[in-house]
Amino acid sequence: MTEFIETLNDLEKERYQKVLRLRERGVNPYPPRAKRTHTIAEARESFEKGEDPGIITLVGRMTANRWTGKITFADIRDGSGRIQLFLRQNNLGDETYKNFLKDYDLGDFVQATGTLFQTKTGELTLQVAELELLAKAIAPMPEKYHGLTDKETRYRQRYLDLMVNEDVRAVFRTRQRIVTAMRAYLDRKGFIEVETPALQPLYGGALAKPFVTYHNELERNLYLRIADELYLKRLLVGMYERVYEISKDFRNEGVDATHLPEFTMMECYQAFGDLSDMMQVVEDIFVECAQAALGTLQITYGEHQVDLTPPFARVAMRDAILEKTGIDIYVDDSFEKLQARIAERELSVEPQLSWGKLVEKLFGAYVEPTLIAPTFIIDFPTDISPFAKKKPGDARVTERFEIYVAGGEYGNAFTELNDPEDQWQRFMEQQSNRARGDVEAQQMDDDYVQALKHGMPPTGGLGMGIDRLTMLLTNQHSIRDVVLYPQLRN
RNA sequence: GGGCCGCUAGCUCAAUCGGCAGAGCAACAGCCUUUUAAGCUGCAGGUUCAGGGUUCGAUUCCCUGGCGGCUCACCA
Repeated sequence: MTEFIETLNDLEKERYQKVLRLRERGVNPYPPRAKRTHTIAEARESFEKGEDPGIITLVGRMTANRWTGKITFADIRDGSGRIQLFLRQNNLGDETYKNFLKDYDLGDFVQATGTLFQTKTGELTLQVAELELLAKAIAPMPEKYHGLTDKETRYRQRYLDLMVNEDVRAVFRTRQRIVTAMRAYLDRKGFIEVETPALQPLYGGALAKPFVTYHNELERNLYLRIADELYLKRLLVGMYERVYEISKDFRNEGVDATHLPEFTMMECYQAFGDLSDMMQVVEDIFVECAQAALGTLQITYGEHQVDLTPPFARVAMRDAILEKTGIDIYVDDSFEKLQARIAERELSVEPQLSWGKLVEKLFGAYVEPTLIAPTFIIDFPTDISPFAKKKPGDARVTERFEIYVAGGEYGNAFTELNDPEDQWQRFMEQQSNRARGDVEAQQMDDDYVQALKHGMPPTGGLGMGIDRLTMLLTNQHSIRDVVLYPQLRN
């Protein structure tokens, strides 16, 4: 039988001896409760207002220690901030003070009771009359000056990253403010938050490869959702007018600075709305979230200064591509013609399966990186937009937009396709794409077509990537830095 | 998936044209009653990612693998 102590490294063993010593003295190194009277921020605020809060009890993790013989200055931090403790042998008593020096370490959670004062350098400090251990740290904290910088350790042991890197904690607090602001906006606009299946018998609503799992009792494969879209739109058939969901979606694809296998998406649908209503929602959400996160619409993302003040520009995909490449996709409006034109110009576009996919590639390579100011790109090819209504008078493209900022995409919206026959035909086309090797093609969803046969009102729908939006508003350039526990290899 | 770079003490980093692996912080033993990355004295701490190869000798050079980062391609 392995003893716990055998699992510890030398530094941890050293500290574990302190746990044993504390217990011998009758001190519980892990007492069940704290008796905090103020957070550190509350104590500071109270003092700064000129009130003397008197005898208070603060708690926190000890993160620095400066001892000078019979006095010690120690820093503690709680979730609200940092404060300095002043510990003096005369005040605490010889025994307590010596035990403090001997058995307390950086990283320990402590509880200190005393009164606030300012040192001669003016720093607000708690003069400690009573000190108790709240939780003994056996493992040492990362180095106090450089902190923790190794990315692998930061992601694998996020608690250490959060413990010592306050800016990282700030990013995740901002992320939550963004989500809260988005939710508050949608709630205010009458959207009802709903929950739809993460395990789906058919996957759909986006073009992506799924994760497959198996249900033993049902004896069938299930897919982790790649999107919520088709379930949410069924709710509009069921007479809800405005619904939304903020959820994890799962896509079995590459991992890089902007992609993880699970990510967070907001999707909302508005009956009797259309593409222009969704543009309004996007503009509002950018404003509300930027204000919540930063308090301003003037943001910095890497080298870019971006003004998020609406209205955002609207540019047809055809015009954007024409401007950047000289190719008019409405002239070269078939797969063969466009492919020939791309070859003739020696543009670097990977082989594709359709006109729409070629258009998308051209756009991604030559236009997307140039879209710095917020821009709605409209009129997407129909064959890459199987759930969007065709543009009246031009079946080649759909009533769809994507919103681009700082060279990246942040949302995707349609006037939703509600004609069951057209939707059925789109599914059939996707089936033939699948037969030609398009592994991301949609599966036929008979029940969804059945739902449309019962009538879905004209609808505007929108999806926005929460991780991407958080990256933009926190000036982070890797999705791993806005996701608490990003997937890594084992 | 391709290319490039990296992996050394708990943390942050050195070093070696291939020759005893060493600093700071943290720890440990001390000194020090107003410190701010406190200071000072002393002491300890290593499977140099793993395995193989070349060599008298490999942390260093080579190969394979693992993990991470960046980047290109694809997807949000």
